[in-house]
Amino acid sequence: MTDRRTQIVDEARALLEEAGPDGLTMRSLAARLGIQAPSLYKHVASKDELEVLLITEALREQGAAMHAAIDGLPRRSARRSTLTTLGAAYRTWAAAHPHLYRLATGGPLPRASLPEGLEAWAAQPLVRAAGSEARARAAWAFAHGMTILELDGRFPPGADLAQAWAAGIAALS
Amino acid sequence: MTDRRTQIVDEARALLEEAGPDGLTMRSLAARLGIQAPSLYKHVASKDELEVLLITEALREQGAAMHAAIDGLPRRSARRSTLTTLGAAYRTWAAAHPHLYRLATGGPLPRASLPEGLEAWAAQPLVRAAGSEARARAAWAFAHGMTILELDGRFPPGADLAQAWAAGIAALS
DNA sequence: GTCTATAGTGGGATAGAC
DNA sequence: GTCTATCCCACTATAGAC
Repeated sequence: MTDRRTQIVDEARALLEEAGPDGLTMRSLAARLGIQAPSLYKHVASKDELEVLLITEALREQGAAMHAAIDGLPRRSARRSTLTTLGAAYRTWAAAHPHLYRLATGGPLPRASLPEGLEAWAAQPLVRAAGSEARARAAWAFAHGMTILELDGRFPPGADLAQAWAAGIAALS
Repeated sequence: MTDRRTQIVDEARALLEEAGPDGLTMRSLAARLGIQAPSLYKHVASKDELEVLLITEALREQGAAMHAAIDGLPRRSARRSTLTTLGAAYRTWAAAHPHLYRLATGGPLPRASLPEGLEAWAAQPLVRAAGSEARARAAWAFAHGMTILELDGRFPPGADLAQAWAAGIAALS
């Protein structure tokens, strides 16, 4: 017996992944749950609130994936192998949940509505691995750029992206 | 006497920059021109066509800015100073036209509708400076990532972005 | 080249009954 | 907790007169 609100978020997530951001509407979400759209508002204040819940889930999950990735590494690994591992984890998570990734990284972060400390916790593995805040931000920009350009189909068809990832990570190590 | 179509594109661009992608509607574009929305369709086939025209303008302009940036450099400059110059030009152009940059870089490129060779020409300065395709793509991903994360307000308030740019460029040089 | 009128579609959200 | 009925909004686009 999961509670209704949780059920709504789960279904919203499934709908988002299937239909993309534009496909996530209160009407079709309700339809999936077998109810009418107005009924959703008894459980969720607005579509915005629903999106914040999805973003929160995304940060928690991707953060967990990043933490898990470095936990599996031997202590005192070379920076390069740590960054390679983190990069792979980042890319893998995004590829597995492209629309959720997009929702969570496009547009301003609703920091005020997020659980406190979540953003910093999710960023922590990369900050530690990079060696400085500036380098961590550069590495994040690289990873996000590669990811979003790939998701958006901006690279020329046939481009060797594994090589581009490797080149960026080697440079940033 | 600029022709009507050109005038429409110019006004669309101004509207885009003022109101963002969601503010660019055929209705308000028409209103700015002092005509009714349906009249626009005598000059432009659809909103999609209009957007393709805007994207083309963006690629031409940013490409020109990048070409101009390296033209001003002494021959045989160090890779690092070339990349620094290109990075600054990239960031500057995007900051001056944030919504146009977003329109031109978000979502798939409508390659089939673009003037032939435009994409490659715009990318040329970076490809030459980076030394290989893989490094050029990594550098592009870094630059786009920095730019879009900054435009979207994703970096923590107060983050020193100049330092992050410098760190990334130093690494990629 | 512009107009009016309008079609057609979709969205978020509320009120009030049950 | 769900329903029906409905509001109000906005959009792209077409037809046909002037």
